[in-house]
Amino acid sequence: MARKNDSLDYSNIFEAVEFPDAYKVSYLAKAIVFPTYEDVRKDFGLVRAEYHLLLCLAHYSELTAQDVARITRRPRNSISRAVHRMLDLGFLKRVPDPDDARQAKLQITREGKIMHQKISAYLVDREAEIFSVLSDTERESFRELI
Amino acid sequence: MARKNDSLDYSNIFEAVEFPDAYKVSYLAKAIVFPTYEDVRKDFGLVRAEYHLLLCLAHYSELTAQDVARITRRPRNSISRAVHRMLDLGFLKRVPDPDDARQAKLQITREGKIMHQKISAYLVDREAEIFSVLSDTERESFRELI
DNA sequence: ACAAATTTGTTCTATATGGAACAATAATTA
DNA sequence: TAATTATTGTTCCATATAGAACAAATTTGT
Repeated sequence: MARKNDSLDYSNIFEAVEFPDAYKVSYLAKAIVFPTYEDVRKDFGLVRAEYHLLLCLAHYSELTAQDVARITRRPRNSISRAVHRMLDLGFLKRVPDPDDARQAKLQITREGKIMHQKISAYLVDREAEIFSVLSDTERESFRELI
Repeated sequence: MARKNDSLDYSNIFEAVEFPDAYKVSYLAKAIVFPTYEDVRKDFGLVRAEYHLLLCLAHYSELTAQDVARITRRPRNSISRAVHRMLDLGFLKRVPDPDDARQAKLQITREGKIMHQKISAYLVDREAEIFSVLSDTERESFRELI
């Protein structure tokens, strides 16, 4: 006997749901963003907060943990954990702030940069793949919208 | 002394990042989707898998746990847990499938429908708020794109 | 100058979540 | 028909993550 559910169509919920636009954003997020973090974790061994840290410090030469928490909108304790792990891994260095003993400035190391470039290359490919379903003009309007 | 970071501009990372489109999708997800689940959890006491269950069964009259897992792309054990909790809460009922003793058909109850409507109303408002920054034509092209 | 409030980074704790393994049942293949 | 394979729902376990509370340092207000 064939599988009973082969022909079950799950897609009509996209239209039937009461908040279709938000639902689609949510669906996109689930289909794109989550698996991406998952892959970064599996392939590069960094969890979300750790990768965020790397990304932030690859683009800002010097940040405090609090800065990163604000940029990424994540709680400070998550960032704190991530900082320690990234220090252990040698991807970050931390220098105490002489003007404020509470905080420390974080910087990315050479190793951190290399790791960042690896992950970036992977994500660039992934982005290209995902957006390849859009034409150039579609992609253009997507950019404008967002 | 004023706060040192008052004027720190975090937004240039949007342009500087190597995969700007994917990053923006990710940012949107973080800014919209996550807080939404968070609010549903706080205000209505349902975690993500539980709300997914409600949403699915509000739109399909009868589904197995496996169906829901497929629709929502979540692992079966998460759905399983959610089913039990929703049964306890009286939002779901479960009837064994006479044709297949492994599975059971799930249906939403009256109480479940009421809860679903409450949450839906909230999410509809939220959607309206979020998308109010777009003009009608912008919103139209957003719909087509997605 | 001094008390009160705020900020930073941390630890402790609770919980949401996913992966692996499992028993029961059903489907497939030999 | 018998043996193998697949599917469903579940439990167990590991882990990522958020919230609360905390100490140390700094800023604010009187």
